[in-house]
Amino acid sequence: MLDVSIIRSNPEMIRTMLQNRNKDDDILNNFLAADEEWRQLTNENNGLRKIRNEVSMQISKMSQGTDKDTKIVEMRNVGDKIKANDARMAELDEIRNNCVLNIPNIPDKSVPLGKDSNDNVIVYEWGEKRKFDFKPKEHWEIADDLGIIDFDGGVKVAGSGFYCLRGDGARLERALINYFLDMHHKQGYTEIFPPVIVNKNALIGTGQYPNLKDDMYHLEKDDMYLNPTAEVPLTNLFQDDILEKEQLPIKYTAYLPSFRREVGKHADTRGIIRVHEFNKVEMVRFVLPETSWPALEELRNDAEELIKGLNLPYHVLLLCTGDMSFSCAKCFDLELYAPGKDAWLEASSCSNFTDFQARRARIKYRPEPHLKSEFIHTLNGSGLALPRTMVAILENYQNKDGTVTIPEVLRKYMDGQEIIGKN
RNA sequence: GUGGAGGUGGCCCAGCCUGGUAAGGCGUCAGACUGCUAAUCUGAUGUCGCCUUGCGACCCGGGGGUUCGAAUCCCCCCCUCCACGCCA
Repeated sequence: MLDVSIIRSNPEMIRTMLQNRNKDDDILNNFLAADEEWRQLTNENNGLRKIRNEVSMQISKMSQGTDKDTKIVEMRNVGDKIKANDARMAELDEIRNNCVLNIPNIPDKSVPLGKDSNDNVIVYEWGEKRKFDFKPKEHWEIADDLGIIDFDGGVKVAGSGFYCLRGDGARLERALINYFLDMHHKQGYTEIFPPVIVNKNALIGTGQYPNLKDDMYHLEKDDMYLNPTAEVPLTNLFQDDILEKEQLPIKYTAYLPSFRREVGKHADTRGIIRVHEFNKVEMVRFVLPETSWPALEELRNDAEELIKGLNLPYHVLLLCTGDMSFSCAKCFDLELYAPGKDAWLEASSCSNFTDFQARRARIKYRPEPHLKSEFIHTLNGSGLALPRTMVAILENYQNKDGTVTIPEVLRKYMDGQEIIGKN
């Protein structure tokens, strides 16, 4: 959420921003109109309330009589007028809120202008694509041959878009989760195990609600949602809090299953690249506003360290204005190379949200003990998404005989095992 | 799920029965005083709007209602704690 006073005083800047993000500016016009009327009514009601307060005070001191009765009738009318204005203001307020909640964050100046993913910029590349002396298979074929992913089982118990890990596949998943969390622990993150079900308020706080509401699983009876990313529960842990300056920066990490309905996106992906339920380890940072840009570089580095440890080729994209998600001021995507599919897979997204989420979730700090509290900055990065990391491992580490070599850093989590054979 | 107790500025807590400008304490900051610190005294310490050195309105978990006037009375909902029940 943007600061309302910035929208008021700088509407043209917001208009340009919306254009850069391929968004319509109706939302801005609606806001400005509703806000203008709201402020008028606010002033009118302030005046009326002042009168009512004063006269009510007089009434309390008057003795019974016609004067008193006249005043009471007068004030009854004033009260009705206030109530009518309030009703209109409630409507306007809802319009305003809806608009403000749907206006995306302002991209940082360093974000390239662009329309879509074609305009993203590769800012870093690491590792070499392996040269195969056989035709590398795609992950689903490898996994199926080895019996480490049971696609049919997932469909039986849940439905299309769900899968089941089996034997060494399940163990590899668990090894990856442990590896990621252990690395983050070394990087100074506090490990959290939050709830998997979150409420609407939390989703508003991080910006998934309302604009992604149709992509989430909604538990109607309780009006709760299945977690779409651990960013939601982690960031909202400090909802409504005023933090001490000395507490910052706070670095949290969590492993949590994540759920996406992925409506209409399903057609062309076979395997586990796009699924409804996947595991993910997430990092979230709560920082002083002046330190959020260096913190983004650190965060990105923390995620990259994991990939380097696994020795997987990857590159880093700086997303352009048109491709960046709603809450970000700046975002890097980390993409792993998958030789079987010959494609780059997004395994992590590292973003600085500046004060956008903090304002929505009301997370503040006090710059100095006697000064007014201000919004902190929040950042978040995946470290990493499990299925796509699994795909990259299977495809990069596959052997001619159909087995898969286990990356060295994971072996200690798998009793020293080096190879995944037929399960 | 049942019964009880609660939710009041950053924190604690009074006021509610009996409607009439939200009291007090702690913490923090500033000023005063004092060799320094401490103590003490004074002031500041929530949100919004506007004609922005200031003025005004709002704020007692959330939403409605009654009333000239609601923290206070009525209705609905949420959350926390305690006890009992059920349960992996």
